[in-house]
Amino acid sequence: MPTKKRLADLNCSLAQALDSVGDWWTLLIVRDLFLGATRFSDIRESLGIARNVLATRLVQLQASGLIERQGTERRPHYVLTWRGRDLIPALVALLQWGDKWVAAEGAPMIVTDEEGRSVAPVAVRNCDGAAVGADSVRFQPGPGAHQRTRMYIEMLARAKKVRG
Amino acid sequence: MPTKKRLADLNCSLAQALDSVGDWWTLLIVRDLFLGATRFSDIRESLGIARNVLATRLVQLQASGLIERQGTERRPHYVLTWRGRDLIPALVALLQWGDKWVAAEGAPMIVTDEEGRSVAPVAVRNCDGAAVGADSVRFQPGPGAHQRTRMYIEMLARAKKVRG
DNA sequence: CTGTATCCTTAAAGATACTG
DNA sequence: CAGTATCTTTAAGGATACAG
Repeated sequence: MPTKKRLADLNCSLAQALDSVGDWWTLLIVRDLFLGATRFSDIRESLGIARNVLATRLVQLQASGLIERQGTERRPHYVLTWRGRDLIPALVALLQWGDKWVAAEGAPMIVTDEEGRSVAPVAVRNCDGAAVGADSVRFQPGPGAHQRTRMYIEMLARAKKVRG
Repeated sequence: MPTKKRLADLNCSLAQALDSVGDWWTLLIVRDLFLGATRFSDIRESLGIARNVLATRLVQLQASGLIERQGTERRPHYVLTWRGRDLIPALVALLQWGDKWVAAEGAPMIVTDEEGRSVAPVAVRNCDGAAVGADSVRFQPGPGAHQRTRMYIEMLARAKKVRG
């Protein structure tokens, strides 16, 4: 593709996040690090990813500040930074979505707390802790909204209101 | 790339979800549909995506059951199915991550409930509603885990415990 | 307006062999 | 073990022109 589109230009934090995370492989690597993998070879065998591809991704992940390379030069291990660990809500939400809508033979993995109790489905909640359903979610221009973004959001919200 | 790797083979619902969703563009299209966009041209101009690319994505989204095509043949609009709307927790989680870790000039968009009140940060919670921090999250083999998956998860969990 | 149909270009995945 | 260095292949984005 002739110069891949830079999602980062989109004035949208979702696009920023997607651009920063990189691609699907990256999230799966993050998953492995959450599982406790730290070695190049563990991740490689787990995902069946090519050596050079994994090496590239690990460098990108470091550059994005999602992981740190520790240990010796000859035998490094990789650990998530706080920035990387903070992806856990998104990661679990996607995993649960897959469980719910795609997984055929039951969930391959179950997410629990330290005591081994299953976690609840990740949900959007208001400040009182009440769930905000998909149909109740709204978007408004924030302080970082460009004029164009602001117009677009407001235009769509108006049209939506008219439709009911 | 010679026959792109099928993430769906990974026996992981995260991989399944990522495979089903498709790619970054797809999530941004879903975002637009959440904002209230329904027209081909609206999405196209909003994202700056090429016509043929958008057309392809919309077909894939229909095939995955995330959207439905409604209206007339000549002037269709696209709406999210429940399956698609159910991506909202993941989408908001990623958006919030972008706000927190990447957005430079403040949040471009704010997520609210129907009354316009900001939603809380999306978090993993246990059955009691208490937040489960990133360091407290654990993974266990589920009913759909292949033998290989089970071994891998348990091996890593053991190693993690030893490390402390 | 909502796409199809081409063509072009290139980023990037995979395989493989090799290195410290 | 943990990569690097090549090489080949091909999926796929962008542009543009055209169609219903």
